[in-house]
Amino acid sequence: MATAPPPGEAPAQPPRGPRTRTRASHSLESVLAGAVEILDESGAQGLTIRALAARLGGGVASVYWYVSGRDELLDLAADSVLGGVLEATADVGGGDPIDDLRTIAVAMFDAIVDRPWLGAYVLRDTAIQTHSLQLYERIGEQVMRLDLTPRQSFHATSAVVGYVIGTAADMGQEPPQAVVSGELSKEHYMAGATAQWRALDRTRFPYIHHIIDEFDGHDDRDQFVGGLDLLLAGLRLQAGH
Amino acid sequence: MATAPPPGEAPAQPPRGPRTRTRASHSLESVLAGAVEILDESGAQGLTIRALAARLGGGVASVYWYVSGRDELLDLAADSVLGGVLEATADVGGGDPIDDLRTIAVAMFDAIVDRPWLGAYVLRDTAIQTHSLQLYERIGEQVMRLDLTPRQSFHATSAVVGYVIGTAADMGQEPPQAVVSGELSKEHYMAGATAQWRALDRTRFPYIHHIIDEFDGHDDRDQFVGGLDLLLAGLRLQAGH
DNA sequence: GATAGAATAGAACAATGTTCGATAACACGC
DNA sequence: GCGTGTTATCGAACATTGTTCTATTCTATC
Repeated sequence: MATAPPPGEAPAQPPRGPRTRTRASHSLESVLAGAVEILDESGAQGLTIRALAARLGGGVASVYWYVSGRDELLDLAADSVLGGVLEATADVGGGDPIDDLRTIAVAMFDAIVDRPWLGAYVLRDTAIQTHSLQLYERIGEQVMRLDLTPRQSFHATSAVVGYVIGTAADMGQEPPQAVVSGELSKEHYMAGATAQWRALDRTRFPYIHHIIDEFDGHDDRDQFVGGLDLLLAGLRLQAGH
Repeated sequence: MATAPPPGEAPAQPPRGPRTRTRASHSLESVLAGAVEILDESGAQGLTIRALAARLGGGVASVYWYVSGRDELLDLAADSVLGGVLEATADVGGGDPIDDLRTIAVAMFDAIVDRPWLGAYVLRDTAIQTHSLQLYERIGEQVMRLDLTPRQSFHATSAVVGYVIGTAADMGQEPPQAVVSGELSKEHYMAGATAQWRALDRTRFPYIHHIIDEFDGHDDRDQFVGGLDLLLAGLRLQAGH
């Protein structure tokens, strides 16, 4: 993702689709908006071309006029969400570089964590996902202000992006069908999880028991920021603060 | 993943499948081995029940005797790979905690990065994926030796796991169909990627141009370790080294 | 008003996950 | 040895899904 390259094809793709449309705009957006709605409601598994077409009140083939297939649909849907992050962080960049980095990272986290489907599709193809690339650029720019070597900057930026995506995708894990369908509450689901951990053998799993009370009822966001601050502390150290 | 809980169901699942078989062992392993082979060769998309059945020289329904469905098959296949990591790091734990942490993290990275399919399925359901849980435990145990508070330990462990999975999944991104099918070499693909980045506007993408030479021909492993060391440096700082 | 392209729609196709019922292999009590 | 119930296998059948094809409607432009 962070380091995932654009496709090997030519930069421009004028032959197919109206993504390079010149006049009638408007409907690619509605397709993507509909896709995001379905994804938020039912997860990646729920996004079928037919379900999307039904929501849009049209036929299945119409969808294919705007995207080349389901994969591209998911890529573009993911990218459209990241566009929101881009807007929300548009004015970041004036303060302490590390603080700005944290601000952007948290904004990105917030966008991903409530969208379990996002993690797998963020930063997949930076030629299509222009917002992803811009976000990567924006994070990199904050790192640049730390006056590290290009190599260090590259590693640090990738580390931040990798951490954000990994942790968010982790926490926003697509829940089992029973939960997403609503027949099992998230709370009961989590309660069953911790109960299962507590039942583990104490001598074989000392760490699990060491942190189980923290895990129980923990806040994902706190956990995320806690880890992020470790990473940023290391970065600040490298930069000679 | 790191924080992903076990399922909300009952701990034991004796009713279904021979996963709790008492005598004739041997075939769940072969099913999983076959699945991993296909996954390594053709990616997650290539793993169809029919392809697996064909490789095993049997019918499709036989597969369903060992796993409840494709999802569980992927979970178990992922977990079986992590079993290898568990073995490879069995004797880690005697040296400097941070160094041991790095050793385990790198071993985990190595296992994931060459298996693009793995990232999405690692640590999904720790009730089924017993190796994943053990690995999480093992990482946590190293962190425990730093004498942090339970809360700090929890955050640090999750951060390491999140970073490893996020970065590895990122770098091991499932490549486009053209690459996996072999009709386009990985080198050409990457070359096209960097060329596209170089073509970006210099004023709008200063960071990209700042690091493009590093990105070009970079080594994924170096990049991973570079970021990991930032995280570990922050952790060492918190622990009062 | 005619024509070319944009855009839509539904039917049809191929692939896939999954289930069902039947059948074989096997272990064990008599 | 024989019957019986469990373990395991198999192929056919079904429902769903991604995708393509062809025909049709709409719209702008001359």
